[in-house]
Amino acid sequence: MTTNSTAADRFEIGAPHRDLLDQVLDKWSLLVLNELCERPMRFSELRRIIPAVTQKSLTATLRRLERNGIIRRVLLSTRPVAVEYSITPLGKTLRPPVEVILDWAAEQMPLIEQARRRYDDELDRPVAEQLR
Amino acid sequence: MTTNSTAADRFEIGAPHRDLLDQVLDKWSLLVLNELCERPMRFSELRRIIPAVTQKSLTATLRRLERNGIIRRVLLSTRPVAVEYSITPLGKTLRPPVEVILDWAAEQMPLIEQARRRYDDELDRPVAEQLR
DNA sequence: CTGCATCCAACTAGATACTG
DNA sequence: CAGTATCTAGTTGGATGCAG
Repeated sequence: MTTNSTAADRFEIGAPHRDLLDQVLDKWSLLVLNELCERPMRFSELRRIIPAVTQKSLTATLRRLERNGIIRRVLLSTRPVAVEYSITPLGKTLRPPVEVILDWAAEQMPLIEQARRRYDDELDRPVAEQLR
Repeated sequence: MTTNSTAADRFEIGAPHRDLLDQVLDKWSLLVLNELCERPMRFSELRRIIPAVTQKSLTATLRRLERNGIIRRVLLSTRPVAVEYSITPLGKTLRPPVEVILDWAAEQMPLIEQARRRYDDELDRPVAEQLR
């Protein structure tokens, strides 16, 4: 029998969360979320506002967020077709946690960059200690 | 001049954050972080506790976290070599935000799964509305 | 024990062309 | 306008063998 509970347990527990976070906190989702929290938007509006995203990736992102109940997709019967995306109540609950993380990132960024520079500098002189 | 500030601004601002989150909230980092917040650990301990990670990925994760100042790597001069990883003060500040996100995930998971089922079910009968 | 180097399979994402 | 379909280049991650 497996007696260790520290190990696999956490991984089993973490897996669905991991999966969810991957779907909801990925590269473009935060930006889309951000915009749709302001107001509902059309597909082409989102493209204009997030120029770096390709149409393919934006479609994928919107589909994924829609599937997870974070955003809503409404097809407007006009000519030509128009589609409006908007945030759902569930999606709104995601905002505060995301803000917390972003605040952390903003706050610690200086320390992070300092740590990066230090690390990278050390790699530049890997034999330094042998010289003295 | 560019009069719209809603657009590119956020993306410019968001990019470094995005980058940071990718490095720190990725697949294995949360698990490693979780363990090292308990106590310092050796490389092989981490492997044992997180069986699903390969040696390559674990090494990459540890390097990345070390570079960002989240964890510390101490080489113990024993025979054979031993390496101890531990959390840094900066790393500890990452815990609370991560907890917030995980709590959100845990809390909303039922709604998320419900949304997923609904979405998937609708795709199973794409012509349903045409039948009545 | 800890980790680097290499090869390779799988997935990702961009570019492009086409449709209701 | 809002996508789908396809092809392809680049990236990720596992498996394996070797080394300090």
